[in-house]
Amino acid sequence: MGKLREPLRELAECGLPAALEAMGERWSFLILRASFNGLHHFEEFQSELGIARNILASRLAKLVEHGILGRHPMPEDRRKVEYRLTDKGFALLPAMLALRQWGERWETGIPSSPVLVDDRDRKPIRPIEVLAHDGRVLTKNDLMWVLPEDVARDAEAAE
Amino acid sequence: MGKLREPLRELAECGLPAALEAMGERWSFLILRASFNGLHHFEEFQSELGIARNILASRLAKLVEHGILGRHPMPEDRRKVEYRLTDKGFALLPAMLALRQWGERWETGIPSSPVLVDDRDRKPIRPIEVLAHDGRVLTKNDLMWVLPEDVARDAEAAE
DNA sequence: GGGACTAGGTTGCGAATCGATACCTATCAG
DNA sequence: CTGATAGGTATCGATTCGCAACCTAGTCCC
Repeated sequence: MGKLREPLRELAECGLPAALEAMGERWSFLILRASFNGLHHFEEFQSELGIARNILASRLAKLVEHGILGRHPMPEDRRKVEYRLTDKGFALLPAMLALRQWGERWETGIPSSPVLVDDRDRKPIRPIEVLAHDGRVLTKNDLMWVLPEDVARDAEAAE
Repeated sequence: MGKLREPLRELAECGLPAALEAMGERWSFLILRASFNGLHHFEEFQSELGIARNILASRLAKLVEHGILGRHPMPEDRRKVEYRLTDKGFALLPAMLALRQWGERWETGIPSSPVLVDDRDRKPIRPIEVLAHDGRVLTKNDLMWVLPEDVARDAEAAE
C-alpha cells in the first residue's frame, strides 16, 4: 500500500467517524458482543460485564437511540425488558469479529470462545480479510487508495 | 443465529477486550485511518484530525507502546519523527474497513473517499463480510456459536 | 554566530465523562 | 401484605478530555 501516488491529505468523507459516534465508547463493543452471544437483559449484561449500572443504562440507551439494539418490554413479565440486535446492529458483526480476531492474533494469543461456525457443517468461519472483487485475498502490497472518480468501472462481463 | 442451544452465559475469553484496550479510545481509529491514508507526522495528524495536541501525543504514544505504530526519528531532519504502521497495525485494516463500511451503509449513506482498490485492476475491494470456510457468504441464520471443543474437525479432504 | 522558524511535544486548568454505591419504582410470587 | 426481582436514577469523587500557552531541539538564512 505504499502505492499511493500522493499522500492524500484530504481524508475526506468516510463512514468511520459516524461509526465511532455510535460505537466509539469502550463498553459499546462489549455490550454488542454480549448481545451477539445471546444476552438480552439489563441484569445479564451487568453481571456478565461487570459494568457500572449507570454506564450500562446510558450505553444501552445510546445503542437503542442509534437503532443498534431494540428495546422490547416483555408483556408477560412487565418488569423485564429485552434488548435485541436489530439488522443494523447485526451488521456490526464483521467489525466485531475483525477486532476480536485481531486481539486474538496479536494480543492474547489464545483462541477465543465461543467460536462462530457455519451451521451447515459446523466449521469455523474464515478469518475476516480484505478480498478483491474476484475473491483473492489481498495483502499490503496489493492495495491502493484512489479517489472514487479514478476507480475502474465495473465492466460486468470483462476480463 | 438464534441457533444457539443455551445462551452461553460465560462469554469466556475473547480477543475483543484486548483489542479494545489498544484501540478503544475515540481517536485511535481515526489516527489509524490517517496512517492508512499515508500521513506520518505529528503535525499532519494534528491538522488533519483537529485533535488536541496533548491527546494526540498520548494516543500516538499508546499506539507505539502497543506496537501498532512505529516511531522513527528521521536522520536527515532530526526535528522530524515518522509514525508508520507496523504489521500489527496493518492487520487492523479489516476491522477499520468493516467499521467504516458499516458507517457508510447505515449512518452516512454517502460513499467514502478515498476508496481502497486492488492495484491489479483498480477495482474496489469487496465489502468485508462473514464467509464460510469454503467462501460462501454467511448471513444471520447460517451462523451459530459453539464451544471450541464442539467444532467440526477439519477433515481436509472431506465433502 | 544570531534571530526567526519548525516539529514535536509538555503543562495547567476548567469541563465533561466514568465508575462505585446507594437509592427508587414497578411488578410479581406466595 | 411482604419480600424479592428487574430496570433503572441520583450522588459524588476520580479520570479523562480539550483548549491554550509554553518549552526545547534542530534547522534555515544571513
